[in-house]
Amino acid sequence: MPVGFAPRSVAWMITQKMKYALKALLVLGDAAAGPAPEPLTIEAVAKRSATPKRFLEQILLELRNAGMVSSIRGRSGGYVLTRKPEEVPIAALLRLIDGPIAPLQCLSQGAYQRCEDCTDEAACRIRKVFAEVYWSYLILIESLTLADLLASDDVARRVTAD
Amino acid sequence: MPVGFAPRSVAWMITQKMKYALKALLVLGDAAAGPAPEPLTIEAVAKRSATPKRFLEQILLELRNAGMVSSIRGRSGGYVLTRKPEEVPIAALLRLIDGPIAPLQCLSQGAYQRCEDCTDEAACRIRKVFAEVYWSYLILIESLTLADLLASDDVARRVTAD
DNA sequence: AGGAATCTCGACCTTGCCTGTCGGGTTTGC
DNA sequence: GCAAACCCGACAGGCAAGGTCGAGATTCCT
Repeated sequence: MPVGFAPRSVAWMITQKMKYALKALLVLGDAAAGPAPEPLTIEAVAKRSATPKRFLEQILLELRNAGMVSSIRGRSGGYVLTRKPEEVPIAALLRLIDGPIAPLQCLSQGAYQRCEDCTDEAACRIRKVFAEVYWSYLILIESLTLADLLASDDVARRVTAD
Repeated sequence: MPVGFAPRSVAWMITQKMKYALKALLVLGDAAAGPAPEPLTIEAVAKRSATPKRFLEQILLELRNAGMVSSIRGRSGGYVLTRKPEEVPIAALLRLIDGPIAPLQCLSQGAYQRCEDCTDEAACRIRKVFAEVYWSYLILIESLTLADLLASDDVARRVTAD
């Protein structure tokens, strides 16, 4: 079930962890949409999303700390979506799991950091060009929410994967 | 001069190597635009772009193997741009240095790979949603060339950085 | 009260990439 | 022939990605 080591073959690629997180949210989202909105156990989510259980455990914890899901402890515990899917932005998820989205540190809002060897940021041509592309891209991705994922009218409503 | 280890703080971020490559091409592009189109030595490029020399060596080698620059060996050797800047696509550079651009392997044209645990790709909601964002993004970045970088009418025409 | 099913938390491990460095070889100009 | 270039392969330190594990804390059920 574990994906082993599928070398990310580099930048721009979403991490495996992020894919697991998305799949987990899809499972929870589907469940919430059903008739019986009961909490799902980690085990159940792991099974339905083909995710290593112990790893998923960690991921759900992070999602909970970020307020995206809620947990119920004890005997008949489990996880539920806290917010409505439209209120779970994919961009926030990306930042949470995979870190800053910007192609350059010096373009990141939340994780800004001046580039060590850059003497004049305003005049940096690299920054300038990537900024334009980045802003356009950001608009696209900032508008995505879990609801878009869930809706995505698919033939078979599969969680399968990535 | 070396940037040490500036932890990429993760996916989506361009690598340091890519930044060096861009800076090197900027230096060569600027030189080519000047009056005396002489080849620049690795040393010269390293100095003007604040790049560790031995590392730059490797990078220029890769650029040469990809046909983006040409090298002249021997005593008064060096590097020159092989093509006109408009014919050096940034996307190709990204793929060369940083690997595939797609957010998921299963969306990559050149480096396609089925996701291990995906039973039905056509029905995968994750793939579907990211595909849309990706295609839009791809159009943006595929249209970028070195000429855009060079042009980027800057105040001071700095190569500084990233 | 006791046990079982859950979630919670922190530590640990392995693999491979990123960012360079180094030593030596080959070409060419003077 | 010497020196200034490029060429090429090996290697090393640090850290993130992708998991695994053991033990603790809660809650439900009987």
